Amino acid sequence: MPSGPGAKLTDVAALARVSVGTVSNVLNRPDQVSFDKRTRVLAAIEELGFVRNESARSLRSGSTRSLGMLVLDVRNPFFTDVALGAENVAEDHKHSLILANSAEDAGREQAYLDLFEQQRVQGVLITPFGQVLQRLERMRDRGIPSVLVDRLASTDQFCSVSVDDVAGGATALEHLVSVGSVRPAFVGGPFTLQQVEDRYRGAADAATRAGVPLQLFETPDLKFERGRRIGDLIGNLQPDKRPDAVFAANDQLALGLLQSFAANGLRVPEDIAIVGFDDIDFASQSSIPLSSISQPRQLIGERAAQLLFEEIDAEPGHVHSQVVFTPELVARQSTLRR
Amino acid sequence: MPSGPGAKLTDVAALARVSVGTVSNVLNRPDQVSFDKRTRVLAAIEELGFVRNESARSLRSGSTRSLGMLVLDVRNPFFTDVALGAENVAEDHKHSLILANSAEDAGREQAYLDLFEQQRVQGVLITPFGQVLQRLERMRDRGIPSVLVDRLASTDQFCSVSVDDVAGGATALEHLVSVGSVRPAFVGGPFTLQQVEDRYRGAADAATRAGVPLQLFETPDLKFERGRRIGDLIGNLQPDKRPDAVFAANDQLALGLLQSFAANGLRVPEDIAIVGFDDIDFASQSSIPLSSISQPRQLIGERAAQLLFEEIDAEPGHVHSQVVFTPELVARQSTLRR
DNA sequence: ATTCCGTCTTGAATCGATTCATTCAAGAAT
DNA sequence: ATTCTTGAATGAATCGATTCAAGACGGAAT
Repeated sequence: MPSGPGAKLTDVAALARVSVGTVSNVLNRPDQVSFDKRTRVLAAIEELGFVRNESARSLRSGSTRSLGMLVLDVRNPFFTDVALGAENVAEDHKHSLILANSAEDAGREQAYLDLFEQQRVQGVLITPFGQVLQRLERMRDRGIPSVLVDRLASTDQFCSVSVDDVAGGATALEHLVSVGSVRPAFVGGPFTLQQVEDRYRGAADAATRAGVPLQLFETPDLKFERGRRIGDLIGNLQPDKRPDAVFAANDQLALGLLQSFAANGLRVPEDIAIVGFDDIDFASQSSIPLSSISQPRQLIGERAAQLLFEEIDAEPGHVHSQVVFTPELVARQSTLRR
Repeated sequence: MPSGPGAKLTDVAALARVSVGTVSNVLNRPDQVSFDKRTRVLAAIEELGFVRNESARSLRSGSTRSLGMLVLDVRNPFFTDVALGAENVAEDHKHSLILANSAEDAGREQAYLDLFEQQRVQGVLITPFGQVLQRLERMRDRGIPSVLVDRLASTDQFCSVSVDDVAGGATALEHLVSVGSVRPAFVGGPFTLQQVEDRYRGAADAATRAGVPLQLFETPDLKFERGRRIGDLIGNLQPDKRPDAVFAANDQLALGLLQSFAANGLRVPEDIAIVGFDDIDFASQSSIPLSSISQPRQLIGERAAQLLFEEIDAEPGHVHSQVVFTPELVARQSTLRR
């Protein structure tokens, strides 16, 4: 029966007949301890079932081994993929990642930042929702830097990792035109979301360049159900007024459109082609696989975590950098007739 | 400019001209402090930008305010939903949830349990992967209890929250029979997974009761791609030897079947009906909405967290309880012709 | 024999908040 | 006038690991 709750460092030291300093060295700088003491200490640790108290460690040493990550929605596969990438990098640095969910709620966002400060995390990865930039600056001045994820830093105060949504929008529309669309439409909203705004602008510019009009169906959100409704609306238009292709601001919306068109007997892509954005797993797993604009999600997380560690170990004169990935088209059956 | 990095409790006390004890009381028992001192302290906290050091707090008080949660796969929506439920309960108890991902890797699982022990979390929610029960017992004896999630505790050593997969399997098969199937099949594997085993057994028993045979397509995993392959295989069978309905062990598999059938020109549900398991969001969002067996995911997380808190504040003589939810059928178009 | 040097080891001081036995103040009761 | 009572406030001791200046040891060099 391996001892009751809580053997501590001094107990280990006593059992191994060495000083506490030596035990600490075995834990943190094992190569500086002679072989026989090291084995004695390890045996004692084993026998007592000693587990070091992280609170005490970080109180004294003044540094934790953890990062905070705050995302808009853990249920969104995009964010879990980004988190996975970040976690891998954190693990390489022997740090752990505390994943929290602001759930698009400014109050929760603040509460979790409080928590991160109290825990003295080494740094924060965040997809900001509310007005938090000032606070993040203050935190950085106090020694907790952050990196903005999936959002271009508007100031040069932070590092950020994001995706070029304008280019993505352009790519999507050019693809639709290249498969023969002469009456494309954009479905998405609200335009207060920077991503939506950018994707639309990229598409609109590309449409102008290609000399085609771009019809706009603005939506109050980006959910599946909304896509279904807009799909019903489009399906009921006169065939000659109906768009021959749709660029949806994200895949949820696109899947909604797809379901609606299938239910209304519109053939995809013959009657109407669809391209989405994000390339979530289910885009390729739909009955009619969905063409989509793909973002390097894990890479985004990895890069963001790397930047964060660079700032944590900041050489004096660390320069904030803005990493922008260009998303790529993945063409599938929803735009390519077989 | 609100002070450099790190004002501490004594600084606050000095500025507010009170003792450290009083500041601590303002933080932890504000109602025991007179109005004017309380306001003075709060003002000082504000002015200095004081943030309490959680390491010091928990070192001295001997307890953290956090739970650890270890899931098999953060990318799986099932687990993020469960986590969400648990997080809500944790929040009610003013605890935070540290979400970690064993990614079905026994090494990572152990590493995260190490971490949780070091952090002195108050308790652990876990979907076990490797052989960890003994270790969990040891942890419990040392004061860190755990609750098993999505897995029935085989001993009475733990609380657990799970789903009755046998009943779910029976429900699925009965439904297929009720919509006219006389040649149903089960697709899934490996049978070393308890869930798969149980779902199959439930279905097989129900088939026997209904007096129909149950064909079996065993798979080495439960992924989408696997479903597509089995779908191709089934699609190539002679119509008279082909199953007229399929029960897939999970929705990923079912969606793969669906895509394959669509590509091969089989009509769902006319030629072949499909029912899945889990009722993930995308089940309802498929072009042909998928019938599925639904588990109360958030509720599972909530209940598990509640049980954990009960054990944490254990009255002497806490009895471990096994909560088993019965999953429900959600019938959609993949089994119901319109 | 003595000095020097590098390698190990030691243990008291320390990190910052909480605890709790003690002190204080002020009004009530005797 | 004195004693009690009650609620507030105090501050030294404490949690457990790390740090680091100082000491011990053993072998090489003089």
